[in-house]
Amino acid sequence: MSTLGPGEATELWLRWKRAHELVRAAVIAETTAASGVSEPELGVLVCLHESGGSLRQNALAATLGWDRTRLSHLLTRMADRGYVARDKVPNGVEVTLCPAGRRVIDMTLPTLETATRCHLLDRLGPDDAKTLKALIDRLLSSEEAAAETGTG
Amino acid sequence: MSTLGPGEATELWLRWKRAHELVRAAVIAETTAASGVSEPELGVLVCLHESGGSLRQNALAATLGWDRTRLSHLLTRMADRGYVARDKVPNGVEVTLCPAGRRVIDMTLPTLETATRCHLLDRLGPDDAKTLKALIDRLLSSEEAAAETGTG
DNA sequence: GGCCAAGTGTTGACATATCAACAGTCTACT
DNA sequence: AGTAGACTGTTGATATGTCAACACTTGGCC
Repeated sequence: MSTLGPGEATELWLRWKRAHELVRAAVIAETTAASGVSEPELGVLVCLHESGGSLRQNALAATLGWDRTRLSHLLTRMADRGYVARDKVPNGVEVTLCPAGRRVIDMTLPTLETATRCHLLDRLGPDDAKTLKALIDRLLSSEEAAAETGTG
Repeated sequence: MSTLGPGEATELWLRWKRAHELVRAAVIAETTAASGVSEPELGVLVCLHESGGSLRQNALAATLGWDRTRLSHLLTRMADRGYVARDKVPNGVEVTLCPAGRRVIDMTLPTLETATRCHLLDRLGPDDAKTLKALIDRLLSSEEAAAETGTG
């Protein structure tokens, strides 16, 4: 029993999408200008970087929450440009960050950090930032729980 | 001066994207199953519906936060399928919801409402829902203010 | 060995988004 | 009138994402 009237969930949904899109567009504009790579590409590079430089393709897809196909196509393009390398290993493929990819990360992570603060955190109060963090944690954990029990 | 350490904004950014994606995927799966139209298409239909059934193409693009080109291509496909109609009016084009589009709206809005509650609101407490609303409002208003002053 | 099922990744056809260039239509100014 | 500039929308080339079908490997089982 919530405090929302009819149609309010839909309204909230639309506003949430819009807020996310606005922030996202602003952040991406900066990171793309700084790095020359698109948001999905940067996502792959960051993910590899945070995992120590290499990751199974399967794990990469799971971490990003992507389809195998999408990742495969994107990695093909990124490998062509020298950002990553693919090596066959037992039971899968290992994706590794190449020097060019590392360079992009080094150039872009500071920009991403700044842009996130500017377009997301600084537009909220410090307390709101904590609140947002808590909300996100709750959503993530509950979604994961739902996925495990097959509710999603 | 926030309470976050180095890299934490980036971390928050990644988690936010992921949480949004998880919820979005779950909601879209239901609405698409119920309506047969994709999320962007449904967005257009909802927007028209909330505006009384018709809207200038320009206003539609602004409301959705989209590029003109993207909307133009999408409307062409939707008009081909009979969801909307385009009429030339002084200084622009008016987009109108057609019967088929109305039918989709009627079938899908309840699903969207339910899915949003299920995958977003019910995973937060009632208080969190209010908090989320407040956060979204703040982001939207501050982004709009930034856009007006050219800060974005 | 031979077989089947699950897991992993690729491929090609198709849908959709993005980008740059174009065309039309107002408005203001001379 | 005539022209320049802003606004609105379209078009076609290209990039990216999605879907279904295929190949390859692994492990269990008879």
